[in-house]
Amino acid sequence: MNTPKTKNSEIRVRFAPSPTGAIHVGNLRTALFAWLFARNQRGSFLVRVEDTDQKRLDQEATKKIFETLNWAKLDVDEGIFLDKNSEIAQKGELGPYIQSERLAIYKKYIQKLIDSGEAYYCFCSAERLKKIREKQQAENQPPMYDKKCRDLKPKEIEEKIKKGEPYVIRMKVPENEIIKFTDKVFGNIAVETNTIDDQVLIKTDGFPTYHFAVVVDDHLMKISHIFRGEDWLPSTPKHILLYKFFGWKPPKFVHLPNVLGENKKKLSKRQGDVSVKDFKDKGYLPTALINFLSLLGWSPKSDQELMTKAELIEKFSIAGLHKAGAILNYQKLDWMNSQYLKKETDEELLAKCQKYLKPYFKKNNLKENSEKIKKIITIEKSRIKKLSDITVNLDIYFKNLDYNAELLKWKEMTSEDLRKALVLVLKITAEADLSDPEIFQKNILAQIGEARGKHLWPLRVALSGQEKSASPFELAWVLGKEESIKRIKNAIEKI
RNA sequence: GGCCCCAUCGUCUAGUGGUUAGGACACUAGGUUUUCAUCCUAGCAACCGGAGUUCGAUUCUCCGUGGGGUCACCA
Repeated sequence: MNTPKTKNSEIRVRFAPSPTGAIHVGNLRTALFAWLFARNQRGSFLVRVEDTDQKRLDQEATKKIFETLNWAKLDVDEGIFLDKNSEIAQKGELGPYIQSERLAIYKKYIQKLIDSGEAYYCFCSAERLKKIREKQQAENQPPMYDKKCRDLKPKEIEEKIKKGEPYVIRMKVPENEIIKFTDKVFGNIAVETNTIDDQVLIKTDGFPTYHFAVVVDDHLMKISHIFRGEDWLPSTPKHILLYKFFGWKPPKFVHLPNVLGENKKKLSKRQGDVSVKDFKDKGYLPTALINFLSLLGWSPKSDQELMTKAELIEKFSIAGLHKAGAILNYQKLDWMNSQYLKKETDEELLAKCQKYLKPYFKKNNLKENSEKIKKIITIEKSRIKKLSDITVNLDIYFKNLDYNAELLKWKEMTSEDLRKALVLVLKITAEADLSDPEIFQKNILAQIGEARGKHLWPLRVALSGQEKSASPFELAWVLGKEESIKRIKNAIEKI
């Protein structure tokens, strides 16, 4: 599909989260693909809040969802969004965009189905349903409603309602038919209606179930493509049936392969930190996470893997989507994040690292050390995988060193060799210009000649106290002359 | 268990009725380097199995196997 030059009002996709908690990376990827498609096609990206489950409702969830969406910079054209004061707001002509505010609409449409005989009142108690379900399962039968209330007489129904008996409304699934539909990713799918349950459409509390609300809303909101997880594939025939009942044209279905954990199962909270916030808190950049997620179940069909948001928009197409579930590869995420980290300027990184640095500097003064920290960022940049890693090596720059004197020796050096080497590098350091690591390096190399390891290893250990660290030139640049000299003198004393 | 879906290196993936089956992460080795990281080079590593169609199947069809999803008054 080519990208239209102008706004395309035919293409309308939605992200429809349920406000029951923080969204995980699988949800974000679903939103991302819908968003990329909308942007690629110059269509609209809407957000609708599906809060029909009053029991699981989390008052804070909607805001949390938008914090994630905003962090990932997936902007909303229509529906729910967070306004300038970070309050939940709505925009668009086809609202309301919160399902709990659309009850009157569902009521109107369910009545049509009741009138046409395609939906019916069911007075069966939860206990009875549970019982038959258990029996069916014990007999290895697929658990299904036994259709007891399917043919209740209008009079009976009237009486029961009058008596105040609680009821639900179910869809009357026709018998012996085959429901066919085409999914943009999975292709043609056919299911026998006899295997489809008489799905509850309206619950006892008057709220619609997902299946009913999603069909009514997607139609009324003129959604052209439904992007959702593969796990919705089995219930799509029910939705097709509802579209048929109403005489509506179904949208295009784009079911996305699941994002899997390392156990090859659908990603869930039980598999560790999978909420987007966890990744954010660890210091993954949104640009990196988005790029990484885009490659899970989608390919630009080229060798390019590092892509900006603009490139993703340009290259995205449904044809690049594929069917098999994708296991999250955390190592590759780390690699990709480090690629993005390297592109940041030192100033940007310094700003982004603040929240990780703050706890470390509680007692000292973060501002006071900002110049030094900026230098640390410069030299640690190639060593960190994520922002939070910046604090791992901080001690060697700010605390007194504690190491074994043996560590100072390069290969088979004797103590006397070591002392001579340290005395020489002390003299060089004391006389040198440390304000530029490269100059210092040239300077020192010129004076030690071929005996590099013999001098540079002890110097580096003297300055870092570590077996592994940045180069002595960089360390000296960060530490400054006074501290560098002090550390070399300490090393000499240790011998 | 019923129904539905899926199947290329360990992982993410590209690909074609005839290819040395390509790339990336990870891993290994080498180079650069005082060490680590970065960077560069090289290497390792895959078409689930069986039939059929075909001159030829990784590719198409069927069966099997394996994996996953789903079967709520949750979404």
